[in-house]
Amino acid sequence: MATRKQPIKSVTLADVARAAGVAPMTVSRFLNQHPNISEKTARKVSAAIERLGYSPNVAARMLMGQPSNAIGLIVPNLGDPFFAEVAHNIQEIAREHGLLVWVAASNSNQETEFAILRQMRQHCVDGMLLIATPGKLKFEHGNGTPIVLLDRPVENSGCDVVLVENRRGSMEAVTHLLSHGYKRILCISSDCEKIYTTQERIAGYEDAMRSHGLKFEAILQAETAESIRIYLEQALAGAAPPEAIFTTNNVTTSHVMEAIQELNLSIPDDMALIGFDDFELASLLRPSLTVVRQPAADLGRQAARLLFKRICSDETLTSISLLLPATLILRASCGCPDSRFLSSSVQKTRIRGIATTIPLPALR
Amino acid sequence: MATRKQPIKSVTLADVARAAGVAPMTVSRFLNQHPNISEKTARKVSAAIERLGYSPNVAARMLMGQPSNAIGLIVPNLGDPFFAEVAHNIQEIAREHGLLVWVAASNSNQETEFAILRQMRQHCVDGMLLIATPGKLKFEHGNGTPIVLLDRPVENSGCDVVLVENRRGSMEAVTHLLSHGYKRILCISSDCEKIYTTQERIAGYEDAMRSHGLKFEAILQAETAESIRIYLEQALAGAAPPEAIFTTNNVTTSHVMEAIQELNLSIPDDMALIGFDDFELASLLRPSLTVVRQPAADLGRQAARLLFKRICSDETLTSISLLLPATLILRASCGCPDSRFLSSSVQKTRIRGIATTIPLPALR
DNA sequence: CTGTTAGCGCGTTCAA
DNA sequence: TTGAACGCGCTAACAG
Repeated sequence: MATRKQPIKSVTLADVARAAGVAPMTVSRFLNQHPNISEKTARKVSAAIERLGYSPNVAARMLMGQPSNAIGLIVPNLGDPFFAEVAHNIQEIAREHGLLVWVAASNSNQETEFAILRQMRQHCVDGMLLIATPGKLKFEHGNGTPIVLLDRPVENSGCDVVLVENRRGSMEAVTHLLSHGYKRILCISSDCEKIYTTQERIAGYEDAMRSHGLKFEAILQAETAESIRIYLEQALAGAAPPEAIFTTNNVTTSHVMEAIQELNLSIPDDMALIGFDDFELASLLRPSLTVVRQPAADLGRQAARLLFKRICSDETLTSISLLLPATLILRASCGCPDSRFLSSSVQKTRIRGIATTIPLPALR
Repeated sequence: MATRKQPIKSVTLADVARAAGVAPMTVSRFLNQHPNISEKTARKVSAAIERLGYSPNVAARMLMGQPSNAIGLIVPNLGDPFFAEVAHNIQEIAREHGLLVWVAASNSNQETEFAILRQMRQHCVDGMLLIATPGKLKFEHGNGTPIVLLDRPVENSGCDVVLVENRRGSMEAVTHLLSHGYKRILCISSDCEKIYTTQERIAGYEDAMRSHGLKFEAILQAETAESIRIYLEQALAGAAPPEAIFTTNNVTTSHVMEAIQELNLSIPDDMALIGFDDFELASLLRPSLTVVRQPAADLGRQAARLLFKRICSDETLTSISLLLPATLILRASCGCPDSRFLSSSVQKTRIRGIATTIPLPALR
């Protein structure tokens, strides 16, 4: 509110020029690494900058339409460990390039998302990274500022996008359960079914089941451990009780575990389980939890890199899509022996190739 | 690098003025809610703004020394769930006030921290929130920009600070172990012992032990599960084998659990355990984990609020310190029956009062 | 290789 | 109650 500011009047480019006995423009050229400066003046300017502790005023540069050396990042929820990991890595890469990052959470609310997008543009970001809230987007939202999407694509956005192989990861997980001999495998989900990643994970589950000629069933809105328990109790009393469960996100995974524990069932003997998304303590649970792990760090890094490339390059490249592999981490909940005694095979599973570029609209 | 920008030439205040048939100054006054504007012109201006979709240029405002409506946040590591939670809440509060947040990670490196601090100042933040890296700070780093510290104080910084009652939380945890009859209680830590929170947690452990006339011993640099296992193996073979363990952070907690499992000991029968810092799956572990929970959300919110107050108010208040209570969450690893059968007592434990303001240099 | 002029979008200071 | 000139700190476009 109050308009206090410039408490310590900072030294300006003009001050430096005066101190160095040159014109402001010369100092500016020095700062921007122009080719044509004599050694001698360069040294004088450099010394003056040093001596006065000068640092350029970002606002003035931005006003001239120069890059702000800042990018924006919008995630649904920064408290989510997965998004936090992504954010951390983006911020790391940005720092390495001398950029600062605005971070905001949309709380999965599209209005909020748009508002933040707008606000960030007003703040002259050089580019934006977005984990988009589901919903059709009118993408004048970039309005000239490059946007790179992560984790979730947006139809017709024309933006670069970096995704995880959700579908294939899920298919592998379910196929693994099938290889253990389980046939009645349930998929349980709780995320909003509009979210791309959830859809893909369910699709991967269905792919695996279908390709084995099995019936499949996905429970979509299992929001609480309680509701899951009730469902399972009934299902287990039925004619075709499920033998294994695949969950599409880690909140659901923990709810399922809780439900199973309350039913006094044992994992994996009474019910095998694989979850999508790793968590910190998955290996300390008993049984340890088999999961599909997402390359969170890589997701952030690649997206940031793509954005930087887009910022630097002169506009019109055709948009690029990157698909990052997910990894099946075999532990005990799927029926495998505890991973500690299996490290070599786990290692093999872990390495499944590196990021591959796939064409989307038309590969360049 | 490339100097593309202003792709779509945005509408300026002058455009609005022209459209409304008034002078630029009038529009400016309207935007800044000056008292003396006639209803009629106000409406004209407002309409023009609407019609042109005008939004003020932040760079120009900043150049005039007006607030940027942005604050900075520096945490050691954004990937850490605790810091991520704090960051999320700060960002939330900021948004509610129309502010944007720069987020950066210092990686516990003081040079990096200073560099970020400087860069943020260049970007004209209105204030900064800092989870400081240990080390003496020369606090011209704020340089007129208000700084509020979170989670860790800095000596002689003169900054406002919001802390968690680490010492008291730890003391309660250890006292709880004592109440179960354990006498030989070990404290295991791995964080850099220079970190304030770690010191306080160890001090709390020592307080509890000392006040019961018991010997205490803190293992400081237990970086791996392996080293902990080796240590425990020896200790258990000794004359006074430990009966319980208190760990000062959740990485160590999980290492200790792993070590105990590898020694085929049972928690809590062979070894009770309480950890500092809650984690997501603590209640799903078997046994479920008793922990001291920190008010991460509140920590962020209070710090942000304090910063806003500081930004708005005219400088010199004496610095304020806030101490937030930590909460002992009783589950099974301490020897209590599983918390699911104890919810009422847990509830009682959970509520321990709200934030209290304590004097530091001189209460206002 | 270096200096001069002008103006980015806005707000302060004066005058009308 | 409104407007005109000037300047915030910096740089692009021209001179020199």
